[in-house]
Amino acid sequence: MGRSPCCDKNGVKKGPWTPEEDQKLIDYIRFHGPGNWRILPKNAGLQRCGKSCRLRWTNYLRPDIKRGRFTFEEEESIIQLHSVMGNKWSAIAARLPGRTDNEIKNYWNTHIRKRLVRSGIDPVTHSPRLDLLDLSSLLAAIFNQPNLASVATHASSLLNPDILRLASLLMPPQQALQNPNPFYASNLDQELQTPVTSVSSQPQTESITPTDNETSSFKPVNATLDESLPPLKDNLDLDSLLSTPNSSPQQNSIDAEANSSGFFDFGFPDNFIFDDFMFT
DNA sequence: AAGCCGATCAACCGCAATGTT
DNA sequence: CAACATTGCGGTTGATCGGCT
Repeated sequence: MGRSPCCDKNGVKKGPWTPEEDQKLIDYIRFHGPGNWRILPKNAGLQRCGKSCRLRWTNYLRPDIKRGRFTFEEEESIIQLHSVMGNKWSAIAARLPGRTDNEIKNYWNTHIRKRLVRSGIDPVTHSPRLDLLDLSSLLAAIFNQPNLASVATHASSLLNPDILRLASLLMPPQQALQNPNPFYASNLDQELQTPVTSVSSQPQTESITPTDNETSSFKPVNATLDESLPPLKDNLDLDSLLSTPNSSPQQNSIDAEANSSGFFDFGFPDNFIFDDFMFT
């Protein structure tokens, strides 16, 4: 079968738009309105694919687009929404008036993602990167030990107990029980037993959409946290931002704190090369 | 001054979802 | 209901720019 191309490849211009092309597109849409992108370029006198016209309009020429730098509030909103929705850029954009999915996606990849990593937060799971905690100490231990078994023995004393307790609180009980990491199961003392934050590339929506059974197990953990964590900022309207049925307000409040107040900012040195530890 | 390199972002591509006939 | 057309989405690419050597 095969699908027909979205446009005739011959005679169709690609690459950056010229001001003249922009004006033609704007004029046409002002008069006829957007839509029917396939015939639009022909009628508007543009040597462009309809898809290219649609993209140019929705991402750049639309009059309601807010250009310029993202504000702090917008950035925090993006982090919040991404923690719930994952890479659903269009859904995120729908909740940020004047911003396009493309713009948000770019901003995430070039700014926010790096910022989170620098703060010790996994940009995929939005959880603290416990595997990076006190990494320098761990590395030092490795260099000082003759074999890996002895490194494992020393690891429990090297990791910050307070951080491990915090991680235990954040971990859904079911996941904690499964404890996929035999390293911890065999070597950490009972009280501090906590798996390293999983380096998962699963879509975020999977992990934040608990089944009926899982939902009940989430509540006590987060309720405990809510008591110990300061309230959210008043100007962060999470209800309006996160009205998705699958979202978990408790989880969001944790993320809000983690991201907006430096709660999980473990202060890695500036010269530490985080990207070496990033999964792609 | 020239070359290199990383950051940024507009634009493209392929696929999925949705609409229409 | 199937086939096809159109639109929307997310990942990726590549042009451009500024800083550094």
